[in-house]
Amino acid sequence: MSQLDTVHRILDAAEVLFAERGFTETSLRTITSTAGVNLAAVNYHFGSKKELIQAVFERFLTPFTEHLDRELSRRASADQQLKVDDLLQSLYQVALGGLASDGRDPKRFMRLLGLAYTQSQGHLRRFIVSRYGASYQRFAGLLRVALPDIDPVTFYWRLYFMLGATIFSLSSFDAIEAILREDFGAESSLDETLARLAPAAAALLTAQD
Amino acid sequence: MSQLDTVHRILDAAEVLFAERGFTETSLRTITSTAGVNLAAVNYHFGSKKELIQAVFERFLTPFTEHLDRELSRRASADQQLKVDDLLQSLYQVALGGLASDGRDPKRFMRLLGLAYTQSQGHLRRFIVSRYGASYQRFAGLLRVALPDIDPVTFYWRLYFMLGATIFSLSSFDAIEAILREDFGAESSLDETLARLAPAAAALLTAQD
DNA sequence: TCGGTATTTAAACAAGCGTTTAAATTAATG
DNA sequence: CATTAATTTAAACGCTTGTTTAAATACCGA
Repeated sequence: MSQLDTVHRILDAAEVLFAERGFTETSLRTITSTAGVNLAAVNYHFGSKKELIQAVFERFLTPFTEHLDRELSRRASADQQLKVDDLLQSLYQVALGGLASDGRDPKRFMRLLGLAYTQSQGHLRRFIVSRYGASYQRFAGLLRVALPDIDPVTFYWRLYFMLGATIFSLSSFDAIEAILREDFGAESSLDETLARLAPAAAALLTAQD
Repeated sequence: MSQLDTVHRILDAAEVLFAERGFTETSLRTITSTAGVNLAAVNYHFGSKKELIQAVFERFLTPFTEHLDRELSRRASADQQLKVDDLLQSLYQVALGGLASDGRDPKRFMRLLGLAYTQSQGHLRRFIVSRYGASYQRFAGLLRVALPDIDPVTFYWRLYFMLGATIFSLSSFDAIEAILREDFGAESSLDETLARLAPAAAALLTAQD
């Protein structure tokens, strides 16, 4: 088993287990035994549990933000000015397609994104802001341009409302889907849900108050 | 120090610390030393840490759902049929006023509510559903009646979108508020934010897709 | 094939966790 | 006031945690 294998296997196991149980509730022993590697491998290859958590996020946030940046540039060169719907479509399309193309579960990333927000983990928030803050600022800036009539404070609160609706519902996708399937017998796929979320989020952002 | 004092002090300390750090990250030793009581007091009075967590939620969810039930009944007897805006106003008004009247911080309850959703804690979810599920069902049912034209699956997804926007943004209220204060110099109070959230949530629920 | 580096391994470490125990103290009851 | 019950206390329990150590093994360029 080469080094790359070990690092890879640890990241794969950690990603799944963190998404399922959270960071504190997942021990290094669970991760390493799931990955089939020695306990000390995490500290050897990553340094600490904190750095492993950051590495898990780096592995999916870097492709995600790169995809998003490309998609935004592509749309920006096509259209004169990006509208709210364009921006939301870019965001959700990249969340769905850009990540799924790696062959990994996009729902899991939503769940991790939710955890990053809610399980305070100061180091993780700092890591994400310093590494991916620029992409976020770009998206927020474009959205601001598309909504010039709203006063700035209201705009930013609505941005957080929108992020809340997105992250919260998608990070609990499996649980919510199970409830609806039981009550209505109708299965909801992730892209159907995003197709429902997009117009609702647009309405939230553009509401008249 | 009487028994009531001890129980009270433990609940007060646990409530604050849980809201700040989450359940797993808060030890009984931190709670009891903050409360100024002996370590064994938690197990003596509550049985276990899990039951303490449930007791913390019971102490604010019981008054909350009672207030909400009363408020819904009051509005229902006044108006013929409750509209979306009425229902959202009831919800947010009770969240703000009904809890604040106890002299305790409503933001903290939002934070705990967010934790209840995100920090899986199976026992807590079961506890809340079994104890307060009826109130939730009543509110959801009234909202459903107020939005008869939306297909049921879309309606329920939008309900979760709305809950996500609410819980997520309010449970991070202090953090978001600090960012906006730094960027715009404008302070946001909780009731101002709820006044912003209400129309945005209504637009989300009533959107045409 | 040899020598040095990189990696894996099993074991141990100290620290923190929730919980239990039994004795000491306080409160309540007859 | 004496006795019983309720509560508080300090100490210890067994267990899990993240991390470190030093020896064993694998790998790789010369």
